[in-house]
Amino acid sequence: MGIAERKEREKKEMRELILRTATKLFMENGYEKTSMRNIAEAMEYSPTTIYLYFKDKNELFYALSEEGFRMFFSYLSQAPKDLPPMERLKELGRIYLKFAIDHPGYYDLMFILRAPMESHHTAEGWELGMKSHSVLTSIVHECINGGHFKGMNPDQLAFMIWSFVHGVVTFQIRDRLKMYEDHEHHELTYGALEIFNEMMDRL
Amino acid sequence: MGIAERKEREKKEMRELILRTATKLFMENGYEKTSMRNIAEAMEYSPTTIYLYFKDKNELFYALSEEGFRMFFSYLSQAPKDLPPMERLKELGRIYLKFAIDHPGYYDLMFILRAPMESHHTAEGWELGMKSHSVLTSIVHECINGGHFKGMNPDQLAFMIWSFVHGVVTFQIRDRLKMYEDHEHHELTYGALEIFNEMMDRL
Amino acid sequence: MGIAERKEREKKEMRELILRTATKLFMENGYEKTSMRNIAEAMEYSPTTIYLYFKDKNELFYALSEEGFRMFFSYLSQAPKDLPPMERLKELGRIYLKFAIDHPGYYDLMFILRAPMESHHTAEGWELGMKSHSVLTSIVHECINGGHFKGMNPDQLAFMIWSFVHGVVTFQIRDRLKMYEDHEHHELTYGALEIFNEMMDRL
Amino acid sequence: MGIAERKEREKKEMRELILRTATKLFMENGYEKTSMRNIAEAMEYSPTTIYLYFKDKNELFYALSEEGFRMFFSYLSQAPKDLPPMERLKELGRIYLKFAIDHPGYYDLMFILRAPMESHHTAEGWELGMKSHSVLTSIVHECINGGHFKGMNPDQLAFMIWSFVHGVVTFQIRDRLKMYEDHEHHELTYGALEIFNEMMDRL
DNA sequence: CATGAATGAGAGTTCATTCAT
DNA sequence: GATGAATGAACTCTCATTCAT
Repeated sequence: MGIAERKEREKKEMRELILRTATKLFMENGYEKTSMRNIAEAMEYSPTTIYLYFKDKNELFYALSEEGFRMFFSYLSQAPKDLPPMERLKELGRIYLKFAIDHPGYYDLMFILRAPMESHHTAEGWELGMKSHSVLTSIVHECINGGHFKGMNPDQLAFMIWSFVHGVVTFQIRDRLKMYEDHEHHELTYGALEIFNEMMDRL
Repeated sequence: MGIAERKEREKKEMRELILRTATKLFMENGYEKTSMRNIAEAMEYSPTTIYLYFKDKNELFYALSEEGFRMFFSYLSQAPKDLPPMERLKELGRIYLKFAIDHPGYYDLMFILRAPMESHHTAEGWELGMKSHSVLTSIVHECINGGHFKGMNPDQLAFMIWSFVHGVVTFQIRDRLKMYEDHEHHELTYGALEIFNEMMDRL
Repeated sequence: MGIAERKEREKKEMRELILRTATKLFMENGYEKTSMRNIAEAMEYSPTTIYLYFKDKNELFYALSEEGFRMFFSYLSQAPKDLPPMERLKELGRIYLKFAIDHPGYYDLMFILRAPMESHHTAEGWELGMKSHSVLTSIVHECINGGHFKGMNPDQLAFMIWSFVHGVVTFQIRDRLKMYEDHEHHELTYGALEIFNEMMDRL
Repeated sequence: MGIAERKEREKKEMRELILRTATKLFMENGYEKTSMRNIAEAMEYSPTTIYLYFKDKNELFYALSEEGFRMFFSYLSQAPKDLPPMERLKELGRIYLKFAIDHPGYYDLMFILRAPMESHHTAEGWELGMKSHSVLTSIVHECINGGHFKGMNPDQLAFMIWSFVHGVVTFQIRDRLKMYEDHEHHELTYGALEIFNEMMDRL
């Protein structure tokens, strides 16, 4: 039985090696410029090998984005559950930002890139996406129940919040902060977040 | 001089034909799938001709984004100058959204796509980008002078605002609103904007 | 010995499973598009397994054509032996046609396809081919002895006859009857055969 | 004007170089094994170049088969028009054989190969094929009008004749005469044709 | 000014086959 | 006896780009 287990493990490791390499290249060069050959070369395997683990490029990148959603959801899950709703909401914002900064490649794949999303939205990735979305909407509801955001449409509110963090992150990831000095980026980003938080407080 | 003038004019027209065709194809198929040959074919010219007007694909698309910045700036300039600062700020938000919805291809090129940004930040596009940016920062300053946004860092504030609209638009352009029904998108987007505006009012 | 026998039998069954699957795929998609992996997948075995039974693709398809020759010969053998030679000759023609229509894939492999012929002409298939050929030549001889085909070279005559049926069949199998309506094909084919028979009668 | 003409000519020559090379390789290795790369290499050009003259592999081989049909028709047209119908019919048979022997690659493409026929039958090749077919049927009609082939269906008769020559030729081209010595092939083939002719005479 | 001709590089993908286990 | 893992070679085709004219 040890053999079967080891094989299982090796297979998984290979899959992960591919995903890891793909992520890396993808982060450096973007989707279109990351080729199957490239990935294979970087892994020091033959291109054919990748096709043993993934049907085609789309499937590989879809798997990648699923991986991303898993990670994203686990980030969100780290938010302490016992905070007052508003604090928890703000904490989620910070975590969101952290995820994007820690894993810009995944974020890009999941929320910006157009390419591999076209197929399958029925799979795990989609579900995790929905679950993440409802983490946000339910905390917004709790805030409202707690007396915040009086008279506001919770869906629009949630979307507004998400849009803001998405905007911050997207500027960063797609390198559109060139009008600021590099060393300012961090302050700018987190400063904006804190202003946004304050703004929410006053609602 | 008539001759020289005509030649000048013809050159300009050719340039514009190329840009127009490139925009069209790019809007339909995205950056990576818009090839030099594609453009040439659509124009009924030879691919080589394009190289007489643009050094390479990057430069062509950079020129395109410049065009976009010109348009963007002219949109922003349409905001009535005689409104109270807060109203003008909100109006700019609406205009921003309108630009992105009217010209998603340009928006993508200017603010999302990584590809053609790699070169030159010195050209006209950059300058217009900066000018647009200062439209925002100066109106924010005016708001502050008018008693709003007390004690806040105007740069961070401006960036926060920009991030929000950018986020809204990017979700839309990159097709990440699939968890909502199609017919909800418009309401969601503008609803979020109005909530955001209200939020700013209370700051 | 029971064990050895069972193993022997299992080996044979496996061989036949492979051949059966290969035939099926080959008939559906043609030689070049039938890949070892395809066959393996359809069998739900690994590609490697096939190589335990056949040296390479060519050998597999050669074995297949042997199978075809066996079947072909058994078709020919069904011709009643007690007919007058001319009738028997005509009957063989009809049987030939029937074989080709019943098993176009085999016919193709045996008599049209270039690929798997390149190897071995020594094996069983060759022998059966020769035997089939001599079924024809000997019946032609009998006809001559019976007073038919006066003064004609029996080998050339036999070849002429074979060529005709081969031609009919090949047009059909390789889909070169498009200038006729589909529903005419059958009548055309058998009509031609009957005309040919009549022609032979008058020789 | 000399320039335009020369360019025109060069272009045509290039096209013909490609077709020539493709034919050659195709004759040696068959359709599936003749790759665009192969052709390019044999021409000492880059593969891309071929695509300047032919949209894809299919189109290249379709052009080839058209070329073949043109040639085929011109062979048939060489049959003297002033012979008595039966003699003309026999002459056409000999010419048919000659075409196939002179240009086995074309014959294969036109009448045996399955691959590139699937598309376009509206073009020139199809038309020439039809015209060739009607050369045969009309001569058969003439023979009937001249008192031959009494009471026979002319279409079936024509198809019977065509099948015979096609069979002879196909055996030859697809190398299925291995049971005869090489030096016999010619005699066998033409002998069969003469027997067939005699047979027709007696009808 | 514009082009036709050509190319090297590279894309994604599939193939027959081998080898260690 | 059978397989899972892997590969090198090949496939068709498209790309951005250059150069002689």
